[in-house]
Amino acid sequence: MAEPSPKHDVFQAIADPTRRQVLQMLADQEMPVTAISGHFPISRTAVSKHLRILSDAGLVKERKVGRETRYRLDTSPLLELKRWLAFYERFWENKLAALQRFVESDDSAGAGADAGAKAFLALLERDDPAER
Amino acid sequence: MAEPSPKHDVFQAIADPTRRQVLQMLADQEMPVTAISGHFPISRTAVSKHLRILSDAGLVKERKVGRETRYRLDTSPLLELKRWLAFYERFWENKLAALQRFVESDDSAGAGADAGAKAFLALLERDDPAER
DNA sequence: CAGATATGAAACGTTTTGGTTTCACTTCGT
DNA sequence: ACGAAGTGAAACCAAAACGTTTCATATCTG
Repeated sequence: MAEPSPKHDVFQAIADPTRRQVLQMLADQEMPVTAISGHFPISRTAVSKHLRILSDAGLVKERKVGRETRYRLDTSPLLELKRWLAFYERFWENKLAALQRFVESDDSAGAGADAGAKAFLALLERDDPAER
Repeated sequence: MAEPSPKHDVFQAIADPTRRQVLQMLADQEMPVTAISGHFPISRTAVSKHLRILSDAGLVKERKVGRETRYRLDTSPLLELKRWLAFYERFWENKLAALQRFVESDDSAGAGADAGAKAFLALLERDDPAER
């Protein structure tokens, strides 16, 4: 019942590179169709159809303002993707362990270079409790 | 040069439900084509083509053993997906805002319980500057 | 009101996709 | 050696995906 009858699911919606770009554009700000399509080599109508698909997947919400329709990002459907991904994260453990050993080895000379890796590891660990 | 010329990328590979099921099956064990296709209503050849696509995306590795080809999961390409997803996590503001309010309210009695949450928030904030 | 702007819907065309059936090749077991 | 088992490649098909052009409609703006 709670299902919004997703004619297009998230996996399918993000499969197309153009749609991923659209999502990225909408990350910063709400935008009408024409403004969006201005950034692509394809027609406005084509972009409109991509937006429809994103909308079907729930990744985008629309709001009519006068004669224009403004689209904004809604990331909540990405939760499903995150959960799907989480299942496979337990298979990364070998790699993670290796990376962790490297990061934590105090003999690593360049200290600054590790920041990213450390943040990355922390991030992964933070996510883990959701699954398993 | 480093690019493995991904004729099919990860996003595309996981877009199909059948392929996601195949991945899930391979999570537990290495399997030959026939064994895999036994779990699907489609032909063995069809499954074989799905495996090809997964292989193109790097999600599956194959190993010939006698007359059979055993496929096994390789999750490393999912890292790209994870990174893509991570970008959008900062938009899960509702959850973050709620957590932040909770953490910053000084009337919270149990001080110890906040440690994890604080680290969590700090981590997120530190990640932000990457984009924008 | 009249023209410009913003957009979705419809009709249509081309390419991909997901599937099938058939065929050829290699390897295993007797 | 010979038939069975395990696969991939090829040819073919229907449906979906992605794009375009054209048309209709609603809303601003002067």
